Amino acid sequence: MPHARKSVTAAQVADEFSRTAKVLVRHFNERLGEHGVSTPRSRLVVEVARSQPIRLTELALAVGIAQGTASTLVDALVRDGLLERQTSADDRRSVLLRVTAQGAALAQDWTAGYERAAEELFRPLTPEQMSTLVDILRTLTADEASPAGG
Amino acid sequence: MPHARKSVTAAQVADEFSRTAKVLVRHFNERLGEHGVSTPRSRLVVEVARSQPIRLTELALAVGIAQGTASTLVDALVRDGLLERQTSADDRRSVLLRVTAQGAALAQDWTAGYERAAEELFRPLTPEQMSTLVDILRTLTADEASPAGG
DNA sequence: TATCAATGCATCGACGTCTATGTAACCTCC
DNA sequence: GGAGGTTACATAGACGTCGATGCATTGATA
Repeated sequence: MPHARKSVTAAQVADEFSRTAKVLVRHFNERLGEHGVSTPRSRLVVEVARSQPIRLTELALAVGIAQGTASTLVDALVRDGLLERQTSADDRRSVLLRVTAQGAALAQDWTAGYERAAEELFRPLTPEQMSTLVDILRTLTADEASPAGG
Repeated sequence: MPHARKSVTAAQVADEFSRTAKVLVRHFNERLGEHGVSTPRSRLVVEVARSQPIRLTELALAVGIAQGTASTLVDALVRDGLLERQTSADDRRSVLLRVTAQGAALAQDWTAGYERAAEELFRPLTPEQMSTLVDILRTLTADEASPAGG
């Protein structure tokens, strides 16, 4: 339980945060690389598998990237046979995304890999620290919008 | 003070972290953009101003980027007249970096901008939460190395 | 001194990311 | 039912990032 200590400046917190974020990104890329996929690609496929059918913009929102970025990544995933695009009947501007059979299988593998990587990374924390961390993170992003681009 | 609650999975923490990291990056880019600079460029110049003379690899380590990335960014900053490269007399492979007069002036401005942006971002947190957050972040990166590339 | 490994930096190719913009479809409202 | 704004997606251009690799220099060793 934290008690009074030398106070930290916001800039120090930002530095530390940015550093940690890079460590996290690197860790996930390494672990998922062992499964033959990058973190962003796996996140997209996993999210589609979980929420299909899902529109492109919803997907971008769900994983926290700009719509244009999602469009490009999805394009590659469709070319690779992991996702399917289908124009919505209700709104022909919309694209509904689904996983292919291959995509679904890989999504399972990658989800497991992602979870294992997360467990490795957060193993040093107690459950209470993890819970505290999530609280703090949610507080920080409480009133933030999503990336532009749509 | 956090007490027992529904426990979070490591993957949830990772998701939340990654989301928050993006918000943070966007926020800093916006604020520093008002000063006419990107976050990575400002971080390099500020770090050189603080630690000059500094070798390229040390600088990369200090700001948490790969050596090759630092090399490219520094190259642009030298072209823009903010930094100076100087071959070390002791070891002619090494490059010593310093800020120019212009770079020093901008570093001051950008440091202030960076600090203000950080304060805005972390304003929702109590000092105790900030301290807790830093503790947790340091715990997470305690045994992590820096990016490869050198 | 000659050789070979290690070190410091630069460069390359690929990737993910953003904002800004273009295009097609939809919706509103007269 | 047509005009004009809005929405959904695609595309373009720029940037930061990485890992891998190449080149020059240094150091260690025989």
